[in-house]
Parts: sequence; structure tokens; C-alpha cells
Amino acid sequence: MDKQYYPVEIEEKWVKIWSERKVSNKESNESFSQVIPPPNVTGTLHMGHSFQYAIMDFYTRYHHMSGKDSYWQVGSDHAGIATQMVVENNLAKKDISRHDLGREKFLKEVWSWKEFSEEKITSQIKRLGNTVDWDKYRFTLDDGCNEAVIKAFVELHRKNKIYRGYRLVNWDPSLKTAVSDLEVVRQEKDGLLWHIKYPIEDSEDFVIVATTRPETMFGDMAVAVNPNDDRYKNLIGKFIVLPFVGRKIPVLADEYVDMEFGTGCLKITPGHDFNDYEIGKKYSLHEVGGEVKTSDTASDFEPINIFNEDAWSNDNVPEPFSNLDRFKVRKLVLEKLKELNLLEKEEKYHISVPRGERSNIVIEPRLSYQWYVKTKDMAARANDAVNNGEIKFHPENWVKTYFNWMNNIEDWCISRQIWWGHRIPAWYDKDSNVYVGYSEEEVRQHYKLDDKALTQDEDVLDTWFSSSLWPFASLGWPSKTEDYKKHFPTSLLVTGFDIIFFWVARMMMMSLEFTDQIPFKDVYVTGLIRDENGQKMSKSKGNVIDPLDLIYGISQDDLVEKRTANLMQEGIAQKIEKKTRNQFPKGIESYGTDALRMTFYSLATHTKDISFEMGRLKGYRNFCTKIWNAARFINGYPIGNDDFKPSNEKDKWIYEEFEKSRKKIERNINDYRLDYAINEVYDFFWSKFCDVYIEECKLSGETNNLKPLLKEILLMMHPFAPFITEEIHSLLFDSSIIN
RNA sequence: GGGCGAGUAACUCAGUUGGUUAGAGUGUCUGCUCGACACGCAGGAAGUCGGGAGUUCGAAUCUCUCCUCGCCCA
Repeated sequence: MDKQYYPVEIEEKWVKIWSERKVSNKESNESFSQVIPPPNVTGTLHMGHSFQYAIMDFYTRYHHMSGKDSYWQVGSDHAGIATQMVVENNLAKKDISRHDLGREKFLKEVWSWKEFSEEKITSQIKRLGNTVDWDKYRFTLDDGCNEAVIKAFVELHRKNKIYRGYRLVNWDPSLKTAVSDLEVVRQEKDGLLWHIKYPIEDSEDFVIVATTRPETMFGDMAVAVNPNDDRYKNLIGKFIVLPFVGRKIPVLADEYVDMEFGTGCLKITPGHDFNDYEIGKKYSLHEVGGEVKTSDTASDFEPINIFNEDAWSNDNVPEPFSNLDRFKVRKLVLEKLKELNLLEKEEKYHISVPRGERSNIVIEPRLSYQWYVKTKDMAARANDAVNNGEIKFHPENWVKTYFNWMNNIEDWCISRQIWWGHRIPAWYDKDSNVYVGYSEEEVRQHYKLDDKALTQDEDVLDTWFSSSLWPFASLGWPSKTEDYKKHFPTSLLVTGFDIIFFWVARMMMMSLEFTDQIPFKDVYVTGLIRDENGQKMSKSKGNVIDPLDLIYGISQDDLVEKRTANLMQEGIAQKIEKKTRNQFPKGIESYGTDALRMTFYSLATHTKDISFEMGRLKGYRNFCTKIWNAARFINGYPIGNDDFKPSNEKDKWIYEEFEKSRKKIERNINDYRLDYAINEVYDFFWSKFCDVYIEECKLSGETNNLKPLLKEILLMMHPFAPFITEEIHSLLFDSSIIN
């Protein structure tokens, strides 16, 4: 054995072997299975991925060694919006838009990006030593997943659980697509509340409405007050003449109006506000000849839309306000109102601005046709599985978060106006009748359409729709493959708390819907890896650490270069460089994968923010060195016993301690407390085995039990530190731990 | 507004369900290059467990309250 422990050399050797082998106990009837949360093919893997994969690989190896048929399904996600954005941005640098290319050519570009990104991701997964079978690799947009998605969509539609609706959606004006509620993030900020005078018809009087969005006044269809509000009782039933537009809009009385807010008088803009939409629907507001009317007939409801798809004002907006960006409209409206003396005042107001998760642009509610999944019944079924203990969360406390959302779930908007994704299996005839089916041929048969002209829906499905099928689709569903039969439902899902709603809950709903089974039994919810100050790692903060740089090490200059390249914001590079040079005066040393893995286990506590601190990693790197040196020392002695045979008090003592530790570790593994487990491993090996037992053996000269004990310890430690244990085992005992 | 969480040594964190002198890694201090290991060994310093009140024989842990910070949902 080398005097020094060189992790990189050793690891690269085993990485090659492990990425080509297949590990399984096929003969065992007991399955342990998990599916990888498929990483997006947008770029490279970060600390969070490595962290979760370390845990997943731990359990894969652990259960394999205990004799089960242990299987970890590997794959990646097409990540519709995210990937399309990356490719569009790359094309934009060459001054090309996706429309220049057209759908087909553009998709070709995305596929080639996918190949590029996938290559990087898979080599990273391999480098971590993960125990997966690469022949089983799946992609959420491959033929099998496509079949599963189509089947899921069509079946849901035929069961009346998917429908197409014309209503208000969260519209992203830069991506020009609808997004789901979950893909909208709220940004709190200081804003303004404007008080605007609306003239009352046939009177010199005004009513003052308060609004944070004056630019939407062109879409106003009513003014609402609270029926109990004495200030406005006399106005109910009268009409307002909308400035600039001349539209006559009624004053409605509705309990919904908060008397305390602003003036207690609300403008109702059903086409551009979710709450107003509900009010508009309740009164079936519709415009007839310049006057807005109410009715009891639901189908009369006709909101006025004042923006087009990029959130510029459309023809429903009069000159000079039409054909302008919405923020320009706002500015101009305020100017003109001031000129007409209709702007009563503006006051500071704390507002919450909805922004697109991906694009970061302000979301504009927009009326459009979209596809929806009815979620209420499916959610109830998923909730039952949690309530009756079929599915368990670890830590248990996450069920509160889960129920908090599931009990207030809204229908899920699943259509996206982008190109990269699963095309919606719906066709339209020239009268806009909708036909849903497995293919155009199947649709013609099913609806008996003969040779009627049909065009397929241009839209694709939300990425999470295909992700929600992943646990069974990746194992072969709808085919009843061997893997599906043996490994579904899966045993464990390891994932971050941030996608409990996006993914975990939806997998549960879809799995119960299509397989009548839960998708997984245990959900191991991990925290999110942050920097040493608890800050989210991000390019713009310049605090990102690449797991590969911890494994291989990186020079200070290279690290600075990496952190300051391709920054979106100007002028932060210097700050990042200074901070980085300060924090890493000598760059980052090479620590190796085992040290990183064990660090991750020690960080796998029950908190949601995990600060990654170099000191911890250093400690486990030292531990690896300790293991290496202990083995090297023991290797210097003759073979000794084949099995551990206690011959003195110290022998008995160490074996008892070993048994105690082993039991503790086992229990903690089964409780999903790898942090406790790794502590115990560390303490046993260093404080007991090295500090006491080896020293004692040195003194007594009775060393026959060192090798057999080390062998058992290596087996126990293997899932925690696979590379070093495998290397030592094969050097000292001439055989592998896992074949 | 509703929900969840955090505050323990200089730093990053445990504290396995109320039980001896509160633990770990890193850092720090003193002494060691004596045959596994200086990424080491032997020792050491270091904490009003956010503040206050209460329950208890006993509280970092349970209850109440206040302060600070964070996240999620509307």
C-alpha cells in the first residue's frame, strides 16, 4: 500500500469498473428499489444532486449487501421550459430566434443540446460512484415515457379528469406561455397604491377607487363596494363612466370587498386579476353596446382582455394607450389622469408582485384556453395513503407541509405554449371541436371522423406531468416489464422539500390513478445545501461550489475564473473575486469522494437549510486518511486468524463494542438518520478501534484478530465510503466487497 | 393573514423524545517528528443552551410569553 492515501487515483479506477458492472441479487424475492429524481438536462449537477445521490447510493449498496435485490433507476428530465430557455439563449447570441428556425429545426437544436448536457451529467453521476445500471437509463422524453404520457393524458381525458377551459391563467409574457400556480414566485416590495376618481354617470360626483394596477382600467367592468359600507350605499346600482373609454360600468355590492382596503371601493377587472375574475363570473359581467351588464346566465360572462401575448396593450385599449408595453401604459395612464385631475393621490403600499420562476418577468393574468387536470379527487386518494401510513415522510414533520398544500389544491394547468416537451394528444377540426386520442388515426376511429381535416394542438405538457409518472413509467409502465413487476411500488424516494408539491404529491396522485398503488413507501425529505453562511448557492452570489472541485481540488485562479465567468450582472465580478480569494487563499484541496460522501451523511440532519462548511469536509478527509493508515499498519502484520476469535480481554471488549456500534448504526440507517450513523462509524473506528484496540495489540503483540476484524469493519463501512473500503479490501483480502 | 422552522463553544452543527460533570468536526493553545498516521499523538482552553416566567426531585429538551432571523402558502 502507498504510504499516502491518494483518493483521486483510487476512485477513478473504481469509477470505471462500477460504471460498467451490474449489481443485483436477482434470485432474491425481496426488492429494494428507488428511482432517481431525474436531473434536468439544462447544465451540470450541483451540490444538492451530489448530496441526494450520496444518500441514494448509500441505501442501494446497503440493501444489496443485506441480500435484497437492490435497484436504483437512473435517468434524466427534459425540463421543458428550463431547457428551451437555455437553447433559446444560446441561439440569441447568434441573433436567431426559435421562430426563425421553425418548430422542427428548433427541436433538433434542443435534442443536440440534450445530448451534450446529458453526457456531462451522466459522467458526473458515474464519477460519484453511484450504483446504477446504465443499460436501464431513461429520459422523460424517450419513446417509453412518451407512450406513458399519451396513455395517461388520454385515459384521464376519457375519465373526465382532464378538461380544456377558457379562463384566467398565470401568463409569462416573455416566454409567452401559461405556467402553473407553483411556477409563480411572489416578490414582496414597496410599491404604490393609486386613488383614482371615477365619474358617476349623470352627476358631478366621483367615486374613488384604489388600485395598484391603474393600467388595467381599460378592462374594468364594474366597481364593487361592500353592501354594509354606509359610505357607498347610495351608489349601489348606479353607473360609472370609465375615463378614456366611456364604458358604463355598474357599481356592485359584494361581501367580498374589504371595507378597510384603500377607499373601500374596488375596480373589477375580470380579464386581468384572479379575484376580479371570480367576481365577474359571479355576476356574469358582459359588455353590450358600451355598457356592462350583469346576468344570471353563467355563459354570458365575457371578460375584457386588454393585452396581447407579450403584455402589450391591444385594440380594446383606446389611443394613445394602445400598442404599448404594460408599464408604459401605466405611466401614461397616470399622466393623463393627472391632467384630467382624476388622480386623487398616491400612497406607499406594500405589494407582492408575481414573477415567473424561470424568466423572472412579472406574470400577467391572461385569458386563454388551457388544459387542466382535476385534482380534488386524486388528492383525496393520495391523502388517504398518507393518513393510513402506507406512505411515510421522514422527517415526519413534512406531512404538515404536504397537507397544507393538498388540502387547498387547485386544478393543475398542464398545457404550455412552448415546443420542447410532450405534444398534447388533442386534435381540432375547422370548427374548433376537440378530439383527444392516442394518435390521429385512433382519434378518427374513436370519434368516427372519416377524413375530416384535423390539426394537432400546438402546445406541450408541463414537464411535471411526465415527471409525475416517472416512478412507474421509468420502470416500464404501461408495459408490465420484469422491472415494473419486481420493483414497483418503489421502496424509497429521496428528494428535497422544495419539490414536495411539484413532484412528490403529483407522483402520488398519478400513481394511485394509474396503477392503483402508491409510488413509494418512504419519502426521505432532505434539506437544501447552502453555503457556509446559510445562503443559497447561486452564480450571482458567487458562492457556488462544484462537488467535482471538492473531489479533485481546484487552484484559486481557476476557482475565481469559474465563479466570475458568464455573469449576467455587470460589475459584481470584482466583489466575487475578492470574496473568493479571501475565503480560499490556497484554492481548494483535493478531498476525494468518500470524504465528500461522509460529509454529506453527517449533514443529513433534520434541518431544512444545510450549511456546507469546509471544516466538516476536512474532518472526514482526515478520517479517510486515518482509515488508510490503520489498514496499512494492519497490512504489515501476518495474516492471523481467518475469523475473529477472541483470545484476551481486549479482544472481547472490542468485539462487544463493535457489535454495539453495528446495532446502533443499523438502527439509525433504518430510521433514516445517516448523520447519527456516520458519527457512530467515526467514533467507533477512531476512538475505539484505532486509539484503544490497535494500540493494545501493539503492546501485547497479539495481532491475529486485526485482519478479520478490519474485514468486518470494512464491510460495515462500505456504503458510507465505498471507494476506500473497496480498495483496502481488495488489497488486503484479494476480493471485492460488491462484485 | 395562515402554516412551518431556526437561535447551543470562535465557526458549522448534533443533542435519538425530561436523568450523572452539555457533545462532534474545524479553529485555537501547550508539548511531542517514539516504527501506521503531523490529514497524526498526548494534553488543554472554550458554552448564563436567544431573554423572561412556569411545570418538575430534575429542563437545552415540556408549557406560556417576548425578541431576532428564515422559509412556504394566500
